[in-house]
Amino acid sequence: MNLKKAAQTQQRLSSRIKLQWNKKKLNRIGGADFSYDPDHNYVCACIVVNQLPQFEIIEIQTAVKKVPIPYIPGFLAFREGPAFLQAFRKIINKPDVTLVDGNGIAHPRKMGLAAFVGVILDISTIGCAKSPFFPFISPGKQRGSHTSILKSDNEKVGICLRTCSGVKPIFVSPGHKIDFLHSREFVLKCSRFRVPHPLREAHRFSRKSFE
DNA sequence: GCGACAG
DNA sequence: ATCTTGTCGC
Repeated sequence: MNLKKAAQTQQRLSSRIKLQWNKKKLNRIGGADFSYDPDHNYVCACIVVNQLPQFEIIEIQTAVKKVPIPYIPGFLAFREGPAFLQAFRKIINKPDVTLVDGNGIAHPRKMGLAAFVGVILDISTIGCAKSPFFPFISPGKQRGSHTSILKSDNEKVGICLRTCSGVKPIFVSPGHKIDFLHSREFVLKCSRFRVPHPLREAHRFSRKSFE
């Protein structure tokens, strides 16, 4: 696979992104994270489904695959996307929205991992990254404070959100079928610590698969 | 040309 | 992502 075509694919897919939330209530929220087995070159995708309002885990699905390509900034979706798709298709109790560890449209071609899997499966996704592609202005120190993340052409592509008072912020961006306001609301709603609850659990379980 | 660059 | 000890603070 060459990067030039991969980038074209990303740009083509980005035209299908819908920044609109079309649901009444949020009943189930998913969290997806990944881990690696360097010895055998496997990647494990884990998706946890939480039932609101108590965040009970009602389902966990994982998928293990050979790592397709090395890590290349801007092309994470081609590395972790396939495992995500495989794990998500196993889910019986589909979440209303899924938090993904990585960016949504806050990406050079507006097609980060969260946007990629969202468009492919036509599901609502939100990207939650621990570091950004673009420069940002630090939000206030209080939990809930936030600033906009602008692409070089000044288009808003994400939100720098303080999910935990006095702790480094995270970078939230819509993936697909959701808007900025709901992205921020949902992420904050499930964040007691820096990393949103569903992602913390997905992180925990994705590692277990290699024990 | 050189460095930066989600996980 | 992953390799890793102690340490500061709520």
